[in-house]
Amino acid sequence: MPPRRLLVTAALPYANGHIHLGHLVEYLQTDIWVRFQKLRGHNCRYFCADDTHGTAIMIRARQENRSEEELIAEMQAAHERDFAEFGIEFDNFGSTNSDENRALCAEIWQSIRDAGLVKEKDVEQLFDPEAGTFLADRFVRGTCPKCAATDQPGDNCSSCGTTYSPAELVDPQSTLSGATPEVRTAKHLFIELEQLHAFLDEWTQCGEHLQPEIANYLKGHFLGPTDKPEPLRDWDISRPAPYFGFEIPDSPGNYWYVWFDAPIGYIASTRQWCDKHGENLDDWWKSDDCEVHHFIGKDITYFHTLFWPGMLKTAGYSLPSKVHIHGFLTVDGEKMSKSKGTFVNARTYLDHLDPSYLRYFYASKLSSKVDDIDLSLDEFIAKVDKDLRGKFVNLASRSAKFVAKTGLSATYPKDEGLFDAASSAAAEIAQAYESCDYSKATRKIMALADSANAFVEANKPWELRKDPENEQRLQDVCTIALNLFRQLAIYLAPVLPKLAEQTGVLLGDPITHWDQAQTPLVGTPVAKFKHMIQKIEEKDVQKMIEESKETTPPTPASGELASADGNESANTTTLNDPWKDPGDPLAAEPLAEECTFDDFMKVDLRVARIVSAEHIEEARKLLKLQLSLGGGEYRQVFAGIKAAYDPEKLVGRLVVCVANLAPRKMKFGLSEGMVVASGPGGSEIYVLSPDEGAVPGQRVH
RNA sequence: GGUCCGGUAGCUCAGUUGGUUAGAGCAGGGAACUCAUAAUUCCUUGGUCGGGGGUUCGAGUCCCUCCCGGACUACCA
Repeated sequence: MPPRRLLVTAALPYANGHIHLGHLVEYLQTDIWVRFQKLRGHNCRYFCADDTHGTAIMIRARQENRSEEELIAEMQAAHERDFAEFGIEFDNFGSTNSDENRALCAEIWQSIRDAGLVKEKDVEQLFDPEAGTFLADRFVRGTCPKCAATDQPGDNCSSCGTTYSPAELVDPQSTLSGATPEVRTAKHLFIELEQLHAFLDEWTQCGEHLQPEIANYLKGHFLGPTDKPEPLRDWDISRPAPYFGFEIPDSPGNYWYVWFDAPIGYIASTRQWCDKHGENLDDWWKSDDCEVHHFIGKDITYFHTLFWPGMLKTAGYSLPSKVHIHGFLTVDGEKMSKSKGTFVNARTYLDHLDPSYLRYFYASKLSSKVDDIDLSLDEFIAKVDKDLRGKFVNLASRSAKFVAKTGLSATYPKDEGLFDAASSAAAEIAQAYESCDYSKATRKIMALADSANAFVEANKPWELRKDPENEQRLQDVCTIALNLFRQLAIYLAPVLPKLAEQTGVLLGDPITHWDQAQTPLVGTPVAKFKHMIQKIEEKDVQKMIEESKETTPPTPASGELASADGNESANTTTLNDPWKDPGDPLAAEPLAEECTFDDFMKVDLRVARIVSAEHIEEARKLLKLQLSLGGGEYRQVFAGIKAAYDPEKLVGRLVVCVANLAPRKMKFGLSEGMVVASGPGGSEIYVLSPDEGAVPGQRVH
């Protein structure tokens, strides 16, 4: 096969945060693919960059009282250090805040203009008069227009889940300055993606560029059936000043939205590399001889499978040969959590554990599917120890020292076909790597390790060495074992570059090409064996988790927590509190702004008895309850607690309800109140009960 | 509710266009070995392939239906 020209990218990490284990799934997946292609002799390049623009960076720089440039330079240095220590090797790591990127944005923008895809529309957005900036949704908080929950984010209510625009919030507040934002109208520029509908339909559905489940998802959600396509929404790609980014040349005062210039960063990073190496950008981005491969997470599917191909197509650049989409990382089956210590930064990992462990573990879990992968800590420890140390490195460790003096045999001995079996497995393993099915590749490789260990076991070099008569046989057995080991090291080289390097040193022959696994090494010296990998220690994993725990609960701004009856206050810092409850519920939903006693009295909370409770088949979350306030006074209430409570078990119990809530018409009938409950939602809902002695109708003071 | 993806051993998964008796690794049990970083090897327990129905000479695989889990999307709190 002639060498392929391959341009590979991983998504650009945002300059606002540090690299964590979740990010690493992608950068390692991509790095392994790139190393594999390079090992095969292809002209493969791995480009990435920091994604630096947008409001979040601007705001943070302001808060830290420094320039955006200083901030992003610092973050980029940290990112690059973390990547390097994990063995992630980019051919170029750039920044979206670069001259190259600005020029490319302008060029591509012009093409999109020329193609008649741009239109102007007025957009109403909240503006912070004190900070002098428009506010993205998440920088506005206020009272939910539906359920009146206070201090809710600008796009949806964490209490009731309603989605709305920030302009609909009651009493909105800017999180930047605390000022009341005003609604201002600004001109925004939109790309009419719908004009590219036919092209996108064809491109996404042809079966070559996307995993089947992704193509399916796009068809179902955005593109619609071919005979009845749904129009694609216009894409808002401008933001009015002030905005940290690039000003749009033909629209002064407006800046490209970060999602416009971010993917162009792939090309800009390529250009930087081309300029450094005397290469021609067009050979990489405008040539049919070059394949472009993007690796991304499923959260940014939309941008990379619709907007981005649309932009490339319009501007005359190569379309991606393939967009490889992976799922998220969970730890011990759950979302990474700061309080549980499973939200682990790359740096924290590096302080305690060997990067090879994680490289191998991810490889052993990754497939070409979009499924999430789970880092079960027990499995991580067991697998790394068993496979890497017990099966793989052990092969060298148990045979190298017997031939340290003699080196390898001059000719390759008869080995019952083991070497041939492993060399003919090359094609299948390569195919697995090529299709990103690394779990399959590692499985195959470990099967080879098993048979190699069995060979050593059967031929007992430790007995052979006892009798000088067997000297030749001893050398032959170890020559075989070390050659089998070397084949594995070659096959694992994309995953474990450091071990491949160490193997090269041990056997005096650097691993540089996949095909080295086809020819045994003979007649060469063997270096003194040094440990190649340390045993993974459970206590180190524990330490890493401990260190990742965010134990300090956020201190309430007021320093006071009002208790339910309103007449006591407690300073949380001086209390003897043996429970040490974690702070995430409070962090997830910060305290609402202070209210007066009169405010509180507006809400009439009453003890009520649930006299009936029934399922509503069509509702996913709701139960229909009849509450008695005593004396024949009843309320029909729809409560979103279906996932957490059995209706039968609720009947008869006392609860607290908001008895004077304005009735609300719902899909299934009129709801005349609320049952108060805590919890994040889903099955985690905890209905409040009064203590024994309370009777329906009593007011809660 | 809609769309989609899943459900195979205690755990993680493999099962190619339907084809002998459903597999691997780990974990569990038993033995061997002592070269190796207490690593390794051999033997072994364990499955109504989510349930039911259908097509077929034959179904883990194809079709229908139901149950369960997940993702997205919506009504809604």
